[in-house]
Parts: sequence; C-alpha cells; structure tokens
Amino acid sequence: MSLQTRIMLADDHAVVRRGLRLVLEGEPDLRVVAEVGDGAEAVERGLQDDVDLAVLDISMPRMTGLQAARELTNRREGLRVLILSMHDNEQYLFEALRAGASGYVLKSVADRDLVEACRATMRGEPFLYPGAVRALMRDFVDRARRGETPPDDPLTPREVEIVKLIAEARTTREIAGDLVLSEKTVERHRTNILAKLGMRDRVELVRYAIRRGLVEP
Amino acid sequence: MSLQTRIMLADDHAVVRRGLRLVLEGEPDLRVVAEVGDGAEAVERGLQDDVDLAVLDISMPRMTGLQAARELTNRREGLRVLILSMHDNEQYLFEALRAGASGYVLKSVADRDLVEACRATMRGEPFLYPGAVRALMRDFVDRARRGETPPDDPLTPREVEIVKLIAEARTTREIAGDLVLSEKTVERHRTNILAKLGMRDRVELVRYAIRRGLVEP
DNA sequence: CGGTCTATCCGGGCCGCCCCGTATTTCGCG
DNA sequence: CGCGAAATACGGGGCGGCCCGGATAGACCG
Repeated sequence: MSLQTRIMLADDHAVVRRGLRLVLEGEPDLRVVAEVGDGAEAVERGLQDDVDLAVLDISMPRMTGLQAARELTNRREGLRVLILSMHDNEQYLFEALRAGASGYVLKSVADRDLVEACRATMRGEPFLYPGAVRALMRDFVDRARRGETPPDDPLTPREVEIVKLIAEARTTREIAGDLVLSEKTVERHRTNILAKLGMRDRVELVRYAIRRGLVEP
Repeated sequence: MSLQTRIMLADDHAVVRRGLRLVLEGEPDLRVVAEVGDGAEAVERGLQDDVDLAVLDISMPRMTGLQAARELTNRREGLRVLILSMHDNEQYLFEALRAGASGYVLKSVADRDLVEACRATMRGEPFLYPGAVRALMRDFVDRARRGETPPDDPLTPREVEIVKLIAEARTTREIAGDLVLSEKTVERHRTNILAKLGMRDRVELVRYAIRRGLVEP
C-alpha cells in the first residue's frame, strides 16, 4: 500500500470534478490521479492498477456509476469504490451496496464527508451517511420480521422472475411455457408490475431490469 | 458426446433439404434427425436435445435463419449452429457470427464444404469459406486502421436515431411526431433495423441500444 | 377469525407492434 | 449517366401487448 491513496473521479460535469478535486487535494494522504466523464471511461481507467479508489457519480452518460461499480468490483479485486449521489434514495443505496460499493456519500455534504469516506473506505470500513444507516437498519428489521424475504424493490419474487424473462425478450407465451403458467397469468403479472413501477410497456421494463442488474444489457 | 452428430436441417425448399440430406447421409458420423421448413419450426425443434447441430438457411418464412440462430444459441447452451447462405455477403456473415453461429457455408459449394463444416463445428472449431476469412481480415484491418473506432453498426444515421427513440420507450406514433414522419415510415425503419440486426422486437433493440451506449438504462 | 397480500386464472376489447409488398425521391459513386 | 442505397410513404393483415373487471385459493397478520 502506497503512502497516498490514488483516486479516480468520475462525474459527467467538469465543474463537479473540479470541486471534488479541490476538496481532496487539501489532504496530504489523498491524491487524484484520474478524472473521467462517463461510466464507460470509468471502467476502462479504473481497471488500470494505479488507481486505489474510484469515486463514482451515479448518473453519467454511457454507463451509470452503479453499473461501473459492478464492473469494476467484479473485474479488479483490490479496487475500492465510493458512490457519490445527489439523492438520499434508499433504492440507490441498496443497489450501490449490491454493486460492491464500500460507501455511499451524498453530494450535498460531499465537502464534509468525502474525505472521511475515502479514508474509511481505504481502511476497509464502510462509509454511509447517517440516513443510509437508518435505512439499512430499517431494512434489516423488516427483513428479519418477514423471514428473509429480500424485498428491496416493490416487486414480489415471482414478479422479479417475470421481469427478468420479459427483459430477455421472451414473449408472454414463451414465459408462460417456461414457468408453466397460463398466458393470462403472465399478462396479469406484467400488468401489475407495470402499474407498481409506473411504467407503460416492456421497453421501460427492460431498462429497469438492466438498472437493477437483473439482466445483462 | 454420441458417436454420431445429430443434425437438424432447416430450409424452406424440400428439394434443398433432400440434397443436403443426401450429402450428409454419405457420412457415417453424421445423421440427419430432423427437417424443418421455416425459422420458427427450427427454433422449436432445435430446442429439443436430440439435436447436436442446426444447419440453418438464412431466408426462410416466419423467422430468418439468423434470428433462429440467435434464439437457439441463447436458449440452448450445447447446441451448435451452421448458417447456410446463398450469398457471399459480408453483412450476413457478420450477423451470423454475432448471432452465435459457429460457421457460415455457401450453398454453391455446400456439397464440397458442408461435411467438413459440420465436423469442424462439432470439434468446436469455426468454419468459414475462404471469402469469409478474407472479409473478416479486412474488417479487422479496417477497424485497426481507423484507430479503435468500433463502427460495427450496420445502421444508417437515421436508423440510429430511430433506435434511440425506441429505446426511450417512445411509441411509433410519438416517434413519427418527433421526427415529422408518417407512422408507416417509422415502422418501415424499425422493420429494417430489426432485420439488419437479426432481432425480433423492441425489447432486444433496447438492450442493443444500451450496449451501444445510445441511451441510458 | 376476518382482512390483506400473493399467485393464479378467465374473457373480452383496443391498439400498437411487426410483417409483407410496393413505390417515389434524392443522392453519391463508379 | 445509370445504379444502388437511404429515406420516405401507403395499405392491409396477424397477433401480441396492455387494460379492465372479476374470481379463487392459500398464506400471513393483527
């Protein structure tokens, strides 16, 4: 382990990157060695081993920070990942953790928390903002009560199963065949899913499934 | 692995099937266990596990051989696919490879090459006719020369535009409105795109668009 | 025990997706 | 200059996606 933690910043706004760089360069133990403007670049650059820590914004062109996080943690063992988000959103938080992130920092308090988050992450400790901790606890309690059902999204396990198949471009008939159901049941599930998620067709569902990591693009 | 390779022949002309069968039945290690006359049948039959190798003609009713190849290789791991084509066409060749085919044989020299192609395929080796090898090399060189630009999209600019909108879950009507076109034109573009890419519906198109980075998931 | 949730199923209806064949204009290339 | 490719357009047809209302059985929860 080197003296300094070598950091890659990924955000699609140069202004934000500059701000983050400023915050970090005030610290002698942190050094920004790369800046990228989208998720695909982040994966490419982050795979090189002069980077110890990737700080990823969620919404970026070409590939979201969450996807990039998944890629990176899958493909490079040693790399740590911090997710930087605009939203105090439970959904995103859970996804970030599933994607292998070591921490989740809100942009609104990035100046205060970011440095601490970087250090914690490099020590191998998780870093979450206070609201995140609460959300996690609530989830834990909920899950314990409901007996290990992982209800991270509003969808039931069966519905998730259906979503996957829809996103794999299977028709209603094929899905019904696979799951040994009537087509009507599959349609009913699909209708319920669309209603729950506020979507209108399979196309939106595909993107949802990909965002959730249920299927590969 | 069984002693004999069990083959399914898919071609819409019975005459052609008979010819191919004749060629193959002369070989003790090859056995034709099924004949089908269109792409949809090919998928149905090819999913059954008494078939080791599917030999698919490109132009068939209901579903092209390329689409069928895509379906089959997606849905049955062990199955090998050979594409049989009338045309020495680079585009088809590339599509076939993308669709997961292990080989591409020209009908004009089927009698000479087919048996060899079957054997090579079952050994896990690719089989391409000489012109195909040249085309692949040319493509490789081109891409290298253009400096890592991966312009493997066979789509015209207009088509790319349409794909984006489809992947954003816009309906045909909406797209027509946006681009100031008739709905029929948009449908026509979509049909052309699906054919070019060997896909069957908008859902596959969405995943393509996301992979290409045309839209966010 | 009665309410709620989940998974399952049915019929009927509208409309959008997808295919096919055909045709015109424009434009660039050999 | 003619030819092919791209973009545009039309009609007609099959069928799948999507919605609605309603229904039943089992699980779980207060």
